[in-house]
Amino acid sequence: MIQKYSRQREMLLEELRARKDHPTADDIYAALRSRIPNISLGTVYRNLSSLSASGQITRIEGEGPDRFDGDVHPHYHFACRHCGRVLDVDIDIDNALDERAASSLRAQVDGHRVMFYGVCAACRPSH
Amino acid sequence: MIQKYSRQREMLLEELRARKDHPTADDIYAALRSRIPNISLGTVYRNLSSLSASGQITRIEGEGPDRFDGDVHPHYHFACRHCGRVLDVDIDIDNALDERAASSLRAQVDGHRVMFYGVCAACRPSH
DNA sequence: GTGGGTGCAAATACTTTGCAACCGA
DNA sequence: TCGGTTGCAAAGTATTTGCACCCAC
Repeated sequence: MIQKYSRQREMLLEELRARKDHPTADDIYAALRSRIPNISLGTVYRNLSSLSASGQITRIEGEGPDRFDGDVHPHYHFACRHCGRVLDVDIDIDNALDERAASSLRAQVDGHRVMFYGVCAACRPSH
Repeated sequence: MIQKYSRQREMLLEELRARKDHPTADDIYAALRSRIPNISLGTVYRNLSSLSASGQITRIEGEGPDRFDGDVHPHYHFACRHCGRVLDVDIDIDNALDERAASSLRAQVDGHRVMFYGVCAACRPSH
């Protein structure tokens, strides 16, 4: 299946790459509507699925709706238990972990995801 | 809200602790029906939610329906991309990771989850 | 008796999909 | 023209919730 250009997919990618939060499909839909007023939520979901399947974006699964990340360089995430925000965690990823898991399981491990949990700086009462 | 005994919750816990796979709500519902024929799926979901909220079981979120783990000692999981099975990974957890994330984010980090991805031994063609 | 728990069904949340029209190569 | 893409709506999957009844304490 050869992929063809579409304005919707192009602007979705642009939108996702421009923002540093990790929007849900609905967030992206809302953002795109101002520029493509009649875009549909189905189109947003379809493109998010194909872009993440082809590795151009990352799907982040957790509680509530999935979130998406235009930054595909491997990195960890943090989810605030208070406000729900998902933030990037800029620490080195531990590649050796995959080998340890692989030998423990005798399975072929090709990657891992880490999600940290806690309360973000914005939600912690400053005093 | 003081919790009261219920046969449904008790048997759910027992079932979940007895198995080493990581069943979905529906899996548990199916398993319990043989012993409690008229138990409802709503009751299963309600109890899974309250038990995980109180830390007696763990909810594992990922692709597809949530899975549940009766083993609450912190450990990592592996999801097979081929058959969907979720397995425990018996390697030491990296507690220092939380500190690194916390100082990078200036947030309060109280834990993390790791999910490995790959193909499990059972799904890899033996040759 | 009182309040938490249950079964059932309806509702909600999120995501996918069928289809006819549309558009890029 | 051909086949991928879209908008729209309907369907599908996963989970929660309202309510009357039931049961543990």
